[in-house]
Amino acid sequence: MAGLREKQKADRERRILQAAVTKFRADGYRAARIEDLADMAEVSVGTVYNYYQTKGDILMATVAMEVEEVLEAGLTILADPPQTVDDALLALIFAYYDHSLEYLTKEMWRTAMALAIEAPGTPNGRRYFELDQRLASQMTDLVKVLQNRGAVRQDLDPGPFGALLFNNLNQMFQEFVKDDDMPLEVLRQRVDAQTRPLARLIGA
Amino acid sequence: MAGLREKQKADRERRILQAAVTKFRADGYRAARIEDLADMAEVSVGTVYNYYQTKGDILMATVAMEVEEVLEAGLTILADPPQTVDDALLALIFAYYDHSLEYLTKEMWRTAMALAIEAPGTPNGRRYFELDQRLASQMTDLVKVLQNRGAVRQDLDPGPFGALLFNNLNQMFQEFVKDDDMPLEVLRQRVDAQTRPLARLIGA
DNA sequence: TAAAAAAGTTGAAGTCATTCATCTTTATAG
DNA sequence: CTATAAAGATGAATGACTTCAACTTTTTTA
Repeated sequence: MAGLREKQKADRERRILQAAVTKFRADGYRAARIEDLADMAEVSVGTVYNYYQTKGDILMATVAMEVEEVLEAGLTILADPPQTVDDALLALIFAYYDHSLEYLTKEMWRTAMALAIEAPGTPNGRRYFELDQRLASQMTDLVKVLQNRGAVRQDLDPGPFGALLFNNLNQMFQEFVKDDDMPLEVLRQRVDAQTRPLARLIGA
Repeated sequence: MAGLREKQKADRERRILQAAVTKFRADGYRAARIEDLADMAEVSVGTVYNYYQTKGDILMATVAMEVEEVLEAGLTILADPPQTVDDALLALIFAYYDHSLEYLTKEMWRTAMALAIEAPGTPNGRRYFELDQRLASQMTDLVKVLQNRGAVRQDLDPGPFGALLFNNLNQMFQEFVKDDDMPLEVLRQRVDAQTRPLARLIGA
């Protein structure tokens, strides 16, 4: 498996992704041209396209890394959520928010979101959708945990309610990345104001 | 004011927008080339750009028309909302959904949404954002009406709650336009399942 | 009405993502 | 080791949005 060809391939792919993350963060996704990435990775433009189908593909590889970390952080919260319903929900939401800008800039998030909406049927669009679905499921799982614990009314259906919570946090995150000047703290405060009253309403 | 030049300008702008709406609906936004619109409107490519800054600009003019109608429909509901909280909220939401595909196709909606996310600082992005804000305000207004009527708990803050409802219906609409095969009925059912339990919780 | 100014139109050129026929490099067979 | 086949790299060509310097048309001035 480790012939010369294999090694060279792996190395080229690594160099291209490395160049992309660097350039995207430095120059912005839009401003970074494929030719620039190719130059930095010391390959030709055509070669970039042998490894990634489109420019958006390269971005999506980064998004996937980021969201995997976010899901990890969520698992930690799920393992031992805070006692009260509001604190528990907000702990998960803030865990998401706090791990969202490790690899991606706001501009990169915007582009990824735009890609996912504009071309939902492409591999990229589907991939983004799946990541979203996993986050929504995790939110539903938290509601279930709280329900099993007896902290949430038994007559609440966790599926639709988890989806609603996720839709709200997702839309608020979208507003956050749309405004380069909005600090994370403002996002947290707004979502706090939306989520706490709701949490009290569903308490057992 | 009605010199020859003025008349010709108005006529050209009308022809371009007309050509755009026709072509976008017939061929799809992406597939319709500026050159095609120019040909149909009997002007040159450059002239199209004298009237609209970008291709997205032309689309946004259509979106604005559509949303104005949606807001009109919303006003009708606000004037005399159904008696129960759940019916009232869903009446407004469904009024929005039912008036959303008059001028725009799902593909056109996707593109407009993508534009608004990707370039929030541009005139187009801001324009889309403002339309969204007006819809969210209308939802908050409905909650206030229901509260004044005594149908909703007095201790609920209508602002954050209205925003949450809007975020959810907006995100669900986004899912709807992302799936060309999803019928309106499915969207309605899902949002119904999310909204009714919530409505009962906030009842006075 | 004729000349000058202002406004607007035009389409070829520029830019950048993406494709593809050709060429080079690596692996395999005899 | 040579020859053949397979895999992969290459960059010029393509296509679509957008720009801009030159050209027309309309309006104003005298």
